[in-house]
This record gives sequence, C-alpha cells and structure tokens, in this order.
Amino acid sequence: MTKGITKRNEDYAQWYLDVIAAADLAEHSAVKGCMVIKPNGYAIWEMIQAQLDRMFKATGHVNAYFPLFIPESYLQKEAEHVEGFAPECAVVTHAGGKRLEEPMVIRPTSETIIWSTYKNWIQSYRDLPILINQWANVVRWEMRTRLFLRTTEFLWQEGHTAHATAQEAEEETLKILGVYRDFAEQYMAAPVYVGIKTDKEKFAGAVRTYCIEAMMQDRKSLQCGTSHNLGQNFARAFDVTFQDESGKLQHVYATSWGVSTRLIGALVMSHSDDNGLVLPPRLAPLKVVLIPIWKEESEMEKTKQKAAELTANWHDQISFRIDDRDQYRPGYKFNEWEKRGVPIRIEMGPRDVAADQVVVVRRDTGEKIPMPQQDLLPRIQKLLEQMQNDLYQRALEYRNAATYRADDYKEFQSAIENPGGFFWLHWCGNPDCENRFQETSKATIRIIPMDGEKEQGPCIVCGKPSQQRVLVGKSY
RNA sequence: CGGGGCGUAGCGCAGUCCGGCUAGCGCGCCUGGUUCGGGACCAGGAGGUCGGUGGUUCAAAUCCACUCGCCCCGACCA
Repeated sequence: MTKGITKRNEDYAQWYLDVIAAADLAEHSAVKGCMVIKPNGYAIWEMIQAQLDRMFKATGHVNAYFPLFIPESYLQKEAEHVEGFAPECAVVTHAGGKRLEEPMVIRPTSETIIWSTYKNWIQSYRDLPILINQWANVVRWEMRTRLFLRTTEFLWQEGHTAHATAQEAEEETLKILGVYRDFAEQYMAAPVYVGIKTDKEKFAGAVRTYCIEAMMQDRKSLQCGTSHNLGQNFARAFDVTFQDESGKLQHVYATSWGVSTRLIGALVMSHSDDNGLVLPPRLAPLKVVLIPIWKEESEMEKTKQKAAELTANWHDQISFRIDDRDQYRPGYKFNEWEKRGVPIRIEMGPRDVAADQVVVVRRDTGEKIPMPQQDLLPRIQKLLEQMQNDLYQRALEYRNAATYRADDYKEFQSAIENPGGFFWLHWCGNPDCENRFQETSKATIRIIPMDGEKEQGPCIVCGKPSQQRVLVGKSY
C-alpha cells in the first residue's frame, strides 16, 4: 500500500531519508551538508523549543543572544577546546571586500565568546549565578552528514551558566540533565539512559560531560542531549574571577548544555514506521485532522457543515485541521496525513453523520475507533495522552528487550553485530581497554551510569577489577 | 580524506556502451468532465541551455579532456 518509503528492515538508512521526504520535513540544500528545514520540520522544532524554553525558564534561566562570529584568538585560549573544535571550524578571512586583520570563526559553540563577555559582567559573588540560554545556529564542518542527525549547520540551544562554587556548578549540570531526561521521556516519549561520558567522549574543555542516550529502532544509540560541568577551565582561560564573601578572588565555575535539531532525527527514528512519520502527540504540531467524506454535492455540504459544527469550540484547545479539499479523494488524504505523522485522524462521512458518530483512527496503531460526536474533544484529548504513554511504553520495551549484560568478550563482539543493541559491560576505567573494544567492535561506551548499582567484576577486556558496568553500543 | 554512485522537465528515471529525425517515460502540475469510506479515471495541455567549460565531428545527452556539485558507505563528531 505504501509507495515511496523503503521498508525499515530492508534499508534502515534509506527508510530514514524516505520518511523525512514523505513527511516533508527537510531537504538537502545547495550547500554540502546543509539542509533546508521545511515548514513541517520546523514546526516540530518550534514545539521542541516552546516546551524546553518553558522548562529552562521554570528553572530560573533567561534567554540572550551572542554573536555568530568569534575572533579566532578566542577559540585558542582553552587548550583542549581549540584542539577539539579547530578542525571543524569554518573561518571567515575576508569581509567588506578586504582581508580581515584577524580571521573570525563561525561559532561551533559559544563558550569562548560568552566567557570573554562574562568576564566583564562578573566582579562579585553577588553577580552570580548567571543563568543564560541562547537559541542559535552553529556550524561544524563534519566529514559526513545526515539530515537532522549531523548537518554542517544546525540549530540548537546552548545554556551557559556561571557559579560561585564547584558544588553549585555540579548541581546546575545535573539539574539540566534532569530537564533533558524529563523532556525526552515525557515529551519525546523516548526512554533514555543517563550518565557520564568517558574522558575520551567528553566535551572538549569540560571537566565532566553528562548526557542522555536513546535507542533508535535499528538498536543504535543516539546522544540526545549533553550537560557539561566546565569547572574553572573557561574562567581560567578567560581570566574570569569574582570576589567571594570573604574578599578573596576566585575563578568562576561554569556549565554549558545543549540539545539540537538532532532531536527531530531522534523522533523519526524512535517511533516512525513503514508508513511514514509517527510523532508523540505532545510534540505533534498538528494533532488532529478531520476528513469529511462525501459522494454527492449535497452530502459534501452536509458533512462539511457538520465538521465545522463539531469543531466550533476547538480552536483554542487543540491544534486541528479540517481537510475538505475537493481535489483529493479520502484515501489519498488518509495516506498523506499518515505519512506526516498526524496522531489522530477523524473520518466523518454520510453514514457517520446519520449515526451521530465519527471514526477516529490512531496513527500509531492504525486502530479505527467509532466515537459518538458528543464530548468528542475530551475523548480525543484522552486518546492523545493514551497514545503518548503507549509510544513511550513501546519504546521502553523495545529498548529493554535489546539491552543485555555481557561478560565474555567474544560473545559481546558477536552480539553487537547481531542482533545489536545496548550492552552492560564491566570496564576497568583504562582508556586502553576502551580503545581496544572500540576498534574491534565499532561500539563505544555511551555512558557510565551515575547511580547505577555497584557490582564488582572483571573488565571485559583486561580482566582487572571493575566497580560497575558501563553502557556500550554502536552510535550515530 | 579513502571507497562507491549520481547529475537529462518540479520529483523519480530511460536514452549514453555502438554519435544521426522534433530528447522520451512515470509521478506531480494546469484545463474540462466523471468520481469520492484506504494512494481514482478519461481527454486535452504546459514544462528541457541533457551540471559546466573546452575539444573531436557534417552532426554530441551520447566520444575525449578538464572541471563543478551532490548523495551513499567508512575514519572525525551534537
């Protein structure tokens, strides 16, 4: 029945691209590695933004905006940071028809420009904390790109906070990690594992990087959000000090954290099926589409009128659309809205009008549910919540079923290839061991759990004692 | 950067090996009509510097050289 969408089990990568095309979310642009986010895709981003923005503000953050351009010398002030980002920076050398005295980097992230600014804002402990977020675009010249998951330019939010104590900075880092986790689970309906990155995987310039990791339908892991405790690294690099209560000068403690348009890719790969996009209701820009059905002109008027009556008081309460376009037949419309991931479709034809009912169809299950027209909106609202929960549960079960414990390296190596998934392994903490199994399995340590159960065991590579298991998987 | 693929109508492609009429097909689009509870059908129509430059030739989408770009698979990364 489906045209134009490759089956998931035939070619997952192609399926992903096909779903994006079918749902009209984005397309490749004339510029390599860049994408045009089309209205359907951008609307999802706006839903993500709106909710996260509420959550950031509820936790005391405010928005600001820092420049796109960063003097090249700024980037070089933090050693690890420059090493990590320099290779993927786009640099502007000419402007206004002249060669610039100092080249400008197009921000790959804004720590450096922000800390050079915070320096002027902070003198006393009374100036702290600073809790700022910005919604922005950034550019990272990646070798290989994939729509939404990794593009040369992408949209994100980056929070940058400044604190008087190490403890406060750590609390902030964890607070945001919690926000991300809640957002992923409650809004994206994506269960996530939460933990710390290994030194090898952490952000360039951070003391510690925390993140949330979600499993996609191909059993690969996608990092969906990161929260960094930057310690005093950037304060030292930019000489940002404050006078504490006792009058002593101290370097400021910093955090930074972000999520990006990658989340749209995560949504696609978490829930969608061979018929196209499936969106969790809470992030669906359009939640309901009502399709009046008719044969003759008289019926057309009647059903259209009925549809208008039925939804007369919906406008402030739910995002919906009546698709009464006359140039398409119902089957075409069913398919079109399905591809686009609208959670609920309401069919209403002459038979329904006569029976004072409608047929409600769930996008996630395809289930058709006849419903009385009376009190339709609350029933729909309830169903949307049900769907939101069901999507989460389904994703959770899928992930749990594909998460294993492994103690034998050979077994792990074969299992990561087939069937694939997440593996809890004992790891001694030695980067050499990390590199070893990374090279041989192409899988990486996704997280070290923070509050996971302690369990003694031998490192799966070298056999030395390990205090707990770490999560390993192939990733995007 | 390595490997592979592709640039011909808005999209997907055929034609290229072996040069030759006015460059085709499907989808989509426009007009009219019949249709309408799971991707309708009929008729008519619009739409092309064949990625670019140079060369070979009476003649180039097709052969040669150079070049630009994009996509996919790997190494780097949110």
